[in-house]
Amino acid sequence: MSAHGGRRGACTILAGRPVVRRFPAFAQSAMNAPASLNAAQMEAVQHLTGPCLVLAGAGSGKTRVITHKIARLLLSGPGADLAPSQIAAITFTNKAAAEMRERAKALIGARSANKLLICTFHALGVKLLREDGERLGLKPQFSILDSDDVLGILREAGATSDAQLARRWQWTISLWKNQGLNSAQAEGAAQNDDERVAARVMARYEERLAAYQAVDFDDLISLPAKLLERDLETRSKWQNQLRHVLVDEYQDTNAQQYDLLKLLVGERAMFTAVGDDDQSIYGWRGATLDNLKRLPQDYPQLKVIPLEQNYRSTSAILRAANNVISLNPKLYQKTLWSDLGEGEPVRVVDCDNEEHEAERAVARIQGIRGGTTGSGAPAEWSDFAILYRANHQARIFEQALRKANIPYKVSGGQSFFDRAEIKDLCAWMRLLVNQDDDPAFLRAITTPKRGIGHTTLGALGEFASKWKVSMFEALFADSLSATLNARAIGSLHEFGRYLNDFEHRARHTMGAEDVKPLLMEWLKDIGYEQHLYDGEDNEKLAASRWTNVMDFVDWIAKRSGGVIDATGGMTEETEKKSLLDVAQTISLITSLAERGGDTNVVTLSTLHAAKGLEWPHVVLAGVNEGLLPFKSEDEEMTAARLEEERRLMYVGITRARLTLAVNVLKRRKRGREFVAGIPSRFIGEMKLEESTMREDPREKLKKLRAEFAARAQSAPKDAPQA
DNA sequence: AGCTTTCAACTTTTT
DNA sequence: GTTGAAAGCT
Repeated sequence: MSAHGGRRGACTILAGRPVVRRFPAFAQSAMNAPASLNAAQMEAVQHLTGPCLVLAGAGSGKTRVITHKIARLLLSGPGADLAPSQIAAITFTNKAAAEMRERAKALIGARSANKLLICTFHALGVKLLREDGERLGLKPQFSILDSDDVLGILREAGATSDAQLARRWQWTISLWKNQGLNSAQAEGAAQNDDERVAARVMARYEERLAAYQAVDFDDLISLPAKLLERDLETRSKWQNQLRHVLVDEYQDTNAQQYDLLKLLVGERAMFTAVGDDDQSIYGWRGATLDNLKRLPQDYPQLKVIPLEQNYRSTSAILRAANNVISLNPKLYQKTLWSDLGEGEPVRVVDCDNEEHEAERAVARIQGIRGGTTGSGAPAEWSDFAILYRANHQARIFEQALRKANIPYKVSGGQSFFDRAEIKDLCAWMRLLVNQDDDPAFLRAITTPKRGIGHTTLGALGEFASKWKVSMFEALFADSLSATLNARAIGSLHEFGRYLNDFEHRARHTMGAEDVKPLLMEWLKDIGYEQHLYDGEDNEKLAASRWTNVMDFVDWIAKRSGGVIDATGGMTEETEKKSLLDVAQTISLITSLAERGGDTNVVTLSTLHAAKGLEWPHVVLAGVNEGLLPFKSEDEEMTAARLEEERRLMYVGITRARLTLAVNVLKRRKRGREFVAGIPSRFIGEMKLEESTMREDPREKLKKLRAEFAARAQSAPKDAPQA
């Protein structure tokens, strides 16, 4: 969903503004489309008696369909008449889930919306495993490992210091798990020696996870699927609980998610899958379009409904998008159209090199922004996005924007939860929940340093694995004194006692106002602030780390509930949770989305991260052969790969509402020398008319400004949109 | 030999 | 801007 919808809506309400007329799309984006649904949307919402696949083209109002369908399911009728708790809406990101709930609130009220099960696939998996995972031998407080933990375990399991190699294992193992293979099956399927090694590492990895009572992200999908498949009782329980399941971004599901879904909906098959095969861009991480293909085969009664009206982009932009994507083989036929007018032609911008490209992009942004001032509402910085294939392309744009004093944000940078200091604290939180979580134990006991070194820990680890207990359990074992000196044992016991005490307090401290002091006390006890300043020469950096820590504390406190001062001064009483309760959910949440302040800035984003978003003005950067479509040295360009790259281009084009610039580099910097840049084949595939492509931009802008000014003056006030 | 410095390269990403 | 590798220095 767009970050602009709300403000644009306000803009429409403040009617009579020339900007509404000048850019018809402003009046009617997918976000604030008319109150009624169009025929196809209505059909999708009203189809309640069986499985439904909604092929939601870009900007066709898919979130509207999902939320309206939820509302419909709450009303009476066959297939409907459900309680909110019987409806599940599954997304891929926490952000999407949060937005979905907000939209649902607006439609059915907060009381009902809060009872809906709106969550990510992984959060659903956690819920299922916490409730019923014991049937798989998993204790309810199992730990969830993040990818760093996994990497660490793999390095150890494979006895390597080669991080690159471990990362390749991690990658391979994850793909195997996504396909539902265990280590034994993987070993059988292995194609070469590398894969055979990976499979053997995987076997040891599996053992460790079991010993740690820990699961990785892939397990959060595959274990629930396994459980539901094997255990009739659990399966019935969940199938009865969830009477209708809606899935967002269905094209991004992997094989395991398909199985999980199938088991969740059961024979009744009451589900609504919403997706777009043309926007499938995550094949490289296991998503498979087979899931779209299989749906009508597995569910012959499946109702397929394409949403083809686009409420986002002008016809010129949509035509370019359609032309590109039409070259891909089609799973389902659909052609997007819009009635938002022809709009400004898609512009191809030739650039000498990367620097020049950045300059031109900045100039373009300033030009468009300046061009609308005066007569109407000026374009905001947040109306612009620069999209690119690879993260490293952002840097040069950052420089140029900084130089021009234009505020910006880079989306998809390092996440708050990836920062070392936050991971340190998360390790403690995880250890509170599950003391057998050895990776968390190791991190917590060594951060900050407390005189327990690798010798002591090595001995402890050896002891633990010998007796098949966790390191924490080994802490207090009597026979430990055989291998360790009294001083080391004293330190270990001190740590163990502190953790036990902290756990006890965490269990009984509830609500934001009590949890925060507890956390502050804890940080003081372990000397964390001092640790940050000790470990960092740069004082400013240490200070910023400490600020992150404080953000983290506030964030946890807020989640522990009690009286919350919500936005707008309204106070809201929520259920109080103990620190331990909050700690249980931490691993799953990775973005601190609540940190605001970053409004009205230009967005820099990868094409992948831009999916689902929209901006009035979009610049696609570096649309060259080799970059988009991306070509790697050692992998050949298969048809499937090219098709996914083409979909990426399609996603990029369809982010734009009003204007779209496609940049081509004439020369690319490769190391120190320049190499010739070849325009991407996708440029030609857009089939833009020659005349509109290469017109002198300054002439064009002049013409446009004149046109806008004339229209702005002649437009009658408050006239409804044609 | 082990350390530092310089130089170049750099898919896409969520949970 | 960061990381990894290779060259150069002590």
